[in-house]
Amino acid sequence: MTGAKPSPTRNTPQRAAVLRALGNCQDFVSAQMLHARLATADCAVGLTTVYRALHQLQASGQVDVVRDGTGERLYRRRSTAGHQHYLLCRDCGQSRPVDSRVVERWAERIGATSGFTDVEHTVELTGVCGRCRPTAH
Amino acid sequence: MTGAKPSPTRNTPQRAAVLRALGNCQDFVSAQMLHARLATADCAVGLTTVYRALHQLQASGQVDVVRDGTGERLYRRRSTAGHQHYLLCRDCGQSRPVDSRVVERWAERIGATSGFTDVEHTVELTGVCGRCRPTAH
DNA sequence: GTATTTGCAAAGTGTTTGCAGAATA
DNA sequence: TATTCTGCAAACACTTTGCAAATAC
Repeated sequence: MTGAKPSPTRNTPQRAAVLRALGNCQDFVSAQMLHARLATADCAVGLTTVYRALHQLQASGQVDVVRDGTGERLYRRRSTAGHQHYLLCRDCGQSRPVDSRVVERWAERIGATSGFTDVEHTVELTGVCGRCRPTAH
Repeated sequence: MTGAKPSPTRNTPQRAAVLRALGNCQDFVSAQMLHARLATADCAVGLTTVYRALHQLQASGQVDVVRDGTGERLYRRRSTAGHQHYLLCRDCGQSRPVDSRVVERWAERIGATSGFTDVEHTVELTGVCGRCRPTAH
């Protein structure tokens, strides 16, 4: 890792807008949603730029990325350091972080005993939150 | 579930071919791979039909479905009953089932205490298997 | 004989890339 | 000024759908 490119990363209004819009979102949003939201705001940003900005943020660990049911990527600015998992509402998209230490330890143990190296894990929990649950039935 | 459509599901050579090809695969395969494999075999099946057959198999619980890093769906005939998770080699695609009871219980507890209903979980473990690990470095 | 299934082609989705012009440092 | 960034349009990969012909029951 000695020759790692420093990633110049210039400051541009578009990138700032993406970060700001991301910060305004309580929950996970897709690149498309973010792009649409920025389009209505004063500072429109191209879809391509949104994707590129999100890639950089992902690479630098500033956003968490999950996949919804269709495989679409959803992004959220990371609040706490380290690994975090979420429970997503399938209906409204609301997310809440969950205590995943059990899973972390489990994944570590699998990595240690499986003969595999560089074991990574993805955990996605989805459900229907109280607000979205139909009262009847 | 009283009014569930019986799903006529006629017996066709194409569907049988998909199932057979799926059975021949030790590991997860994508619909595209399956289609390509069938194309080289004597009994070619249209890509559309492969997708539809896989959907039916998924609906009837005969295959497990995971997503690879790019969001592509991978299918594998289910051997054991119930829920099963796998550790996939990022390099060669080899899979091995892992003991996920810990995670199952964890997901259940989350479901019970979160206020969410119908909580489902997806767990994907990826790593590099012993055969694919470069010996040097 | 009738309803299902097939498979081609085309549409649809989310994402990535090529490239000329604009903007940053 | 030199390099990076932007953003449109087109390319891409995977998946789904429309519809006429073939097929299973």
